[in-house]
Amino acid sequence: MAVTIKDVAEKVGVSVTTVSRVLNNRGYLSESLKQKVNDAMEELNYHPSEVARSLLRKKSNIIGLILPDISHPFFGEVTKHIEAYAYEQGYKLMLCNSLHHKKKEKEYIDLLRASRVDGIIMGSHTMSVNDYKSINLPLVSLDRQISKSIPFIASDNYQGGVLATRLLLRKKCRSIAYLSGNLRLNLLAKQRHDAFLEQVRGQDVEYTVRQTDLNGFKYKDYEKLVSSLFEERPELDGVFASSDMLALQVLKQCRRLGRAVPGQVKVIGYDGIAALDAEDLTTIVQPIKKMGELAVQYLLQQIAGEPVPLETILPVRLSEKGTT
Amino acid sequence: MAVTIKDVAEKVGVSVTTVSRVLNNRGYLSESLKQKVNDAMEELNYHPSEVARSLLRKKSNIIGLILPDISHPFFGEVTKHIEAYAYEQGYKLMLCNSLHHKKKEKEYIDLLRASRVDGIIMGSHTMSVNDYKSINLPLVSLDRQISKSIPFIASDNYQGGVLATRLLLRKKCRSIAYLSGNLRLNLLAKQRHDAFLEQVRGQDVEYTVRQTDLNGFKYKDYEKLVSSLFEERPELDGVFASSDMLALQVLKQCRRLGRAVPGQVKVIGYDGIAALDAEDLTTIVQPIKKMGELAVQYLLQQIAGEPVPLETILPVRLSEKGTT
DNA sequence: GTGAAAGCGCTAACAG
DNA sequence: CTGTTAGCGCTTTCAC
Repeated sequence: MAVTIKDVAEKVGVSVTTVSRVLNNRGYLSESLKQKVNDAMEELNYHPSEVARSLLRKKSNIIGLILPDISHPFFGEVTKHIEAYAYEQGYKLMLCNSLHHKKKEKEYIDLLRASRVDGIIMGSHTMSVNDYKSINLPLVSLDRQISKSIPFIASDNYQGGVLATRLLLRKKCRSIAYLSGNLRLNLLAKQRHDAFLEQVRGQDVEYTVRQTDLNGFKYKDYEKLVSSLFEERPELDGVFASSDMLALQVLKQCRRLGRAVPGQVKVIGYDGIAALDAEDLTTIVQPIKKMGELAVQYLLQQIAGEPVPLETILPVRLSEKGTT
Repeated sequence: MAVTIKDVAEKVGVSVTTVSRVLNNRGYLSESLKQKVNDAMEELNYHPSEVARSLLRKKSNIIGLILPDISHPFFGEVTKHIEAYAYEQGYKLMLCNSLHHKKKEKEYIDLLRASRVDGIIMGSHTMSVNDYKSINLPLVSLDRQISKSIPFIASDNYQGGVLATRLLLRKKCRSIAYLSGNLRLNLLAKQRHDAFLEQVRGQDVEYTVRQTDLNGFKYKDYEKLVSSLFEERPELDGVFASSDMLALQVLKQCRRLGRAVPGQVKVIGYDGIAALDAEDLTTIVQPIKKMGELAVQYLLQQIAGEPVPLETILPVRLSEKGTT
């Protein structure tokens, strides 16, 4: 990238200001001059440096996205929509996987700040509330409420929990398990758990709750969790898995143990991941696209100094397919 | 980000040069001075601007990653490993989804160039060879050979095709279909197709080849493709799907049509996506982690001016599970 | 050991 | 309509 605005200016025999002007289409320049400058830029294969511009404008047009793990299909899908919307609005995306590691998340936040990103979407959070408040950059959190002052986007986890549990009850399940990621992660997803408990209590059913440990998305851990569940509760006839990925593990165990689905065991997942469309899995569908787009929109509004709602809760819906 | 190196310098009562020196740990400074400067930086919550540094050093420590679609689990998984390795090496990742759109891909390349990324990993390509050659930036392509002069990383697609086809033949399939994304996309994945044909020809079996249209990963399209296949070829007893996602659609149709798997129809996929571990799907496993890491490594080597191999082909392996 | 000055590539006053 | 100048935040000669 040796070629700078100065090279273009020299080639045409004008000042850099003039070149800058045609670049930004400011002020009045004769058509012929514009033409000459544009030709020179083309010829030299000149591309203005966003780095220099960022320095000057104090604005990078980059947003940071921090996730636990992009390879998890839910995050892959939401990221796709975040990217698409950000791109439309002229923003680039810097992708950061925290892997639920506090240290890595912290380092990434420092990196993003150093890179002068204009804002950050948090799809992961492992630090303390005050750490986030001191980031001092426009922020939106996805699926988690970090503090009252940081806007978040989520879907209606409570309602999702109600819908899923009621379906299993309606289908006459008598022994139901709720399976989830770690509840201490302090996600809004915990409300699914709360809803489950409220629906199930006082009903004439057995129930149990199982959660993974804190290490994030290890499919092998999921597997162990599920297999021990079936060992301890052989009479199980309903499972509410708080993610589609977990639900797949349940289906796998059922195949392995020869439990018919939905005949002997009914299974409902959560998320409504598009890539799992072929699965025939009953699930609670989150409006993933909308969530991603709103996250970007509210972030850009903050960047523009406009107010944004602090709490955004979008509706979910039940998609009943072959596993119930 | 109002606080700059100048603020720190003023607070301590030294020149910006001195602050810069402790920042970069250059030259000899007294311990007490270092201490004072560090304290001041902490107190002011100062974070040096990577933007200013990039401008000066002509190096951003950012690499661009262009993919068709991050929500496709294969790309999600490879991206996870690319990110992890890049992070270790001190590089950040700018994520770009082309959605197989030529225009978007071109715009993204210009954006990346303007952002002065140090190199680009191409996991998508829709433009002409010369367009890529003129990018004039360190480049590595993933799973595609753009030109002889651009290094690529791939797994052994031909061998994968052989392994998959032979397995179906060994299992006594008499009517076999090969299913793939669009073969005109000019991917190395086409070699799976070539291998299929070579293995199947001259054998006493029927075979057919089906491909999706160019529009990328539309799961609904996959579904149509598969359902029309079974309509036209009711006697089908073996399917080699060139991605795990396609294989899932095949399994879905089999469930729908009441075809037993593997009893009546045997199905083998391709990719070995970790997120689909629960699927019990026989598949050809690509070394996704290694592919991602090598892509980054070879890119960084180019950035450092070191030579890299132009062709890297990694071995695949057969993972036989319940669908064959 | 430390500072002054120049410059990375660009834009924005301010003149003319 | 176009050019001169200053400066964004930082590093790096080159002096002292």
